[in-house]
Amino acid sequence: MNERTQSDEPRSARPGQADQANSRERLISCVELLFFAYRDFTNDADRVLEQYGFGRAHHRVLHFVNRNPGLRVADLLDILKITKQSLARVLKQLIDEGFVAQRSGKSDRRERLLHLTSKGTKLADRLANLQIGRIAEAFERAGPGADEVTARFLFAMIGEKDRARVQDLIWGMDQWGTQFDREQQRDQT
Amino acid sequence: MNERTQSDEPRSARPGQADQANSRERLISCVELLFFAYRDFTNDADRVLEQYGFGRAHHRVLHFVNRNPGLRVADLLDILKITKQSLARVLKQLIDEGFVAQRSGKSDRRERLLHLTSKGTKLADRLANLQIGRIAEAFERAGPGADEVTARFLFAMIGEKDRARVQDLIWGMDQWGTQFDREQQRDQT
DNA sequence: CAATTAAGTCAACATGGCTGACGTAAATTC
DNA sequence: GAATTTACGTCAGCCATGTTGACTTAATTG
Repeated sequence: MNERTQSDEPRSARPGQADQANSRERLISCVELLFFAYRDFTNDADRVLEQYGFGRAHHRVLHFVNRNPGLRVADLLDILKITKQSLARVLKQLIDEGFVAQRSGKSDRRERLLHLTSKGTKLADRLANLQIGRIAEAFERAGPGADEVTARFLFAMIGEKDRARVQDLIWGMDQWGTQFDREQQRDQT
Repeated sequence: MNERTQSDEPRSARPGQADQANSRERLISCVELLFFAYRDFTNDADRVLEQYGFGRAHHRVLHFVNRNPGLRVADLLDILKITKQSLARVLKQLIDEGFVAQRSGKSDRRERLLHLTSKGTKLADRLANLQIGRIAEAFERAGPGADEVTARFLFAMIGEKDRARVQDLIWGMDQWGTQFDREQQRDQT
């Protein structure tokens, strides 16, 4: 514990130990920053949701159905990683209150394909704009290039087994895959 | 698998709009990445906590007390932004089971200064190492310089009013450069 | 001494996870 | 064509963790 107490210059005195300790401190800072960042990230949307009597769980459904119209219930379960019963509780409310609509799949009529109504789209977009606004501002404050680096970091934080699926979900379902090279996210180490 | 998404988005004719739409798409991707990253970030620790009958709330207390020995209850409430009653529930368990110890403040004996026992330290460090490990790996995969950029981004994501306090907590209160103990500072006359 | 402050506690409630069991309709397989 | 599997829904109850409101105790402070 006292390795560093004597040195005025922790970096140069004991290269190996000091760097290691310093790196650990930095990483712990990031743990805490991630906690605070996420805590505040959800704040804006939460306050809007409150006005509708909804919670964060409703938001997630609205978001992913908005982004992936025609999503099946099973797909949504896989994305959210919650149980059918947990999803049902919020999904039922969203359907009953006219934010989400279901259609039977035409090839497999057991499937209930999820869509947002115009009311649902409006709310989902409003919530998204709040989150986008905060993120955009943070990127500006973080300096040029922060968006790409951060996206790579966040992607790398995802559990290995899920990365491919998330990548498909995010960059595979719309048309802008050309601008953001998928290879960038691939294993590069 | 999923024959969904027949959305025909306006692959825009006007150049300015394309950039704007593209930027929006990127930002929404980041919203989703943040969700997935945070979800998986907490996963490793959660599984360990389960073995102790603890949850994420216990983890937060362990973490911040570990990082800031001598923390007052009021400070912890301010960090976690939860109510006294919510904190009490988990704090009581941690004290009863010998992970956290309290001492009365020397200058103000109403204060209960929080510390971890050796048992508590051991668990907190174990949990921290899991999270550090994942973050370190993610930084490597994200490429050089990702740590600094990401830290700046995460910091910028914090609500403006809290930034100063978080900065103090992270870079001022812990053992970055100088050994620094809150209790020592407050109690010295 | 009176008022304020730090902390603890009790009771009740909401949200959003979970498990287990069961139902129903449609698709698939034997 | 019957049996099985699949996709989805639903009921009932448990657990963790957040909330509000009211009240107590002890110590500090004006």
